[in-house]
Amino acid sequence: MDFPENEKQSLNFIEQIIEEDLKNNNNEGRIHLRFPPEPNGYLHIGHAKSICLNFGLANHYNGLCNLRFDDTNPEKEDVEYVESIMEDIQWLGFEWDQEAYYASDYFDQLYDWAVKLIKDGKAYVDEQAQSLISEQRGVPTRPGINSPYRDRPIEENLRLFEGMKNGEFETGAMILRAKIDMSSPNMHMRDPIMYRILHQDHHRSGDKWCIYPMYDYAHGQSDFIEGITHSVCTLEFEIHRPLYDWFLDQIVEGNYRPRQIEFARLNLSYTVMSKRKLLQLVEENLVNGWDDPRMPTISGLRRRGYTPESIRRFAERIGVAKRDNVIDVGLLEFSVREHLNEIAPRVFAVLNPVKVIITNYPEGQSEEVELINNPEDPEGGSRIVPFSREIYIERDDFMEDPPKKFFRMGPGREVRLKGAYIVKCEDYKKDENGAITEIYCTADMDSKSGGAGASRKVKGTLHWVSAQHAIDAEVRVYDRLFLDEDPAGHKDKDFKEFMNPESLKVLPACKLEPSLADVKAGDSFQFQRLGYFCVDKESSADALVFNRTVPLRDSWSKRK
RNA sequence: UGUCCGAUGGUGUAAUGGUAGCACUUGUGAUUUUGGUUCAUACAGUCAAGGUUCGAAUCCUUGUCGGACAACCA
Repeated sequence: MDFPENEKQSLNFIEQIIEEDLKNNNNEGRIHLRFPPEPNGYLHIGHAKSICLNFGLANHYNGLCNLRFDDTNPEKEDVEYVESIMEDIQWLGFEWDQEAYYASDYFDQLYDWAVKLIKDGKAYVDEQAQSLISEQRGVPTRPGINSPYRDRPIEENLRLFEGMKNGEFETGAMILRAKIDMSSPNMHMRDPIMYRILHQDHHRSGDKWCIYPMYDYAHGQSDFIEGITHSVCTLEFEIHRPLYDWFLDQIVEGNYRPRQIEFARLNLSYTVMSKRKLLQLVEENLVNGWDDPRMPTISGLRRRGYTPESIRRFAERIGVAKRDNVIDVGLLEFSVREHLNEIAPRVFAVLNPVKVIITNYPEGQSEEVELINNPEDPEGGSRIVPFSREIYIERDDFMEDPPKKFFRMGPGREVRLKGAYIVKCEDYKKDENGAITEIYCTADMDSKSGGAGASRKVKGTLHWVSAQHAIDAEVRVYDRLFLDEDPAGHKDKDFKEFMNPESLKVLPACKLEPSLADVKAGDSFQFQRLGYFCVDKESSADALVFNRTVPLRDSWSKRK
């Protein structure tokens, strides 16, 4: 028998490139990536895809991955974002090489290279009005025209650029431009801007600089400084690649050279992903901050109860390619259910309680029943839950006039109280509005779980909480933030018009089994038959607060 | 009327000239003291037309459709 020793695994196109480079010993066989966020907002699930990709590739090929803050625009950036970004990456389970890097640490080097470009006759200072410059740039289908300052003498360029650096000119008065080709079909090659004047303090370099490099001039050079071999970014930078390469051409001397590779960013159904829109939701108080559990931010997902593992699995499952894609948000939910199913202890929690009185159970008596913590985890052990004459069950688990397929409680029907007895509904009471107030049952006292008469089968099994032992909690039931599959995809309508008015329902009076008395923020549980829930950061010992991460799959409500 | 990129089941993603596979979704059935999990099973795909070839999702040509690009943002 000969089985293939190693099943040939399929590689995504970036892995293919890397393996090809490895085979050819390009860059001495080094693999060095980087994740380069701009610290101008919180990271979201789309960034998580990129983080898992870059750090994952580095891990897999025994390479390195840097964290580099692309902080070349002090007008939008802030240390608050730097800190949240670091926290999110670490939480996801990744480590960057060395300290975090900052493009702003390269400003001196970048400046020197710019001077070199001027000396080489490849850059010039333009002092025209912004509107004129943009007019001269033309449009994609028509070439642009040269700036009258394009052939300014080198000495003058040098003097002016130094003046720019020294603060001799107002913000916006001049720019440094690369001298490339104003008739290029690629707009980015039409003498792109390298430096602009910005009299603005920077969150790291303070007031040292009043000129700042543009992304295109800073990014490839930063990659080069750090020894990056594969500079992975999203598709919209594809058209920048010739410029990335052009700037590199001006400084590369040896054999080492970084290479830009573009992949398709993540889009999620029923979600908006742009930083601008997320910022809008936060600033207009449409959600409760960047870490609102409804936000697709990493901090929001964390607070919602998503595990790092579940996000990594999700990133693995969606793959990497160059075609535009929209991932069903259901796949994200699948990933978190899958992981939580493996690790979350099961507990009883009644979200919409209705009281059940077991009339043949002695008053004032109670007993302990033992319940398995997690049937998926053999090491999970068990716990004790008190049972007594008065219990709460879920309001939805009772119907006055149930259809035949309703396997729960109804007049005259028998159900199993999980871990305890089979009970039969004998009667119930309603208030003046017709709402059920109390349900009366009799228990089959021989049917206790684990006992001799327990093998008898009934159709339904309910979770329950002993009324006198129950602890109270608030449960926040989250649902998707938008009702439309592509909220940002309507030309004539604002994405906010599609917000789900019921994305958050607060249930203030839930009843939990007493073992939940001393949980801590972040703990995850399966509320049996309901879903996965985690302890919110606002929870305290005397005011428990849980967030619903995701409901269980529910083939019952679907058939209704 | 530009340049660049892309097109495989409903959604993603493999197959790199040789059996179109996997996951999610959906349907059906089994198991189940969670209408969960698990297991089994089914539905469903190569944008179009030509060409090269014994053989094309893959190579070539043309077309169609989709996306990106005209910030002193990244």
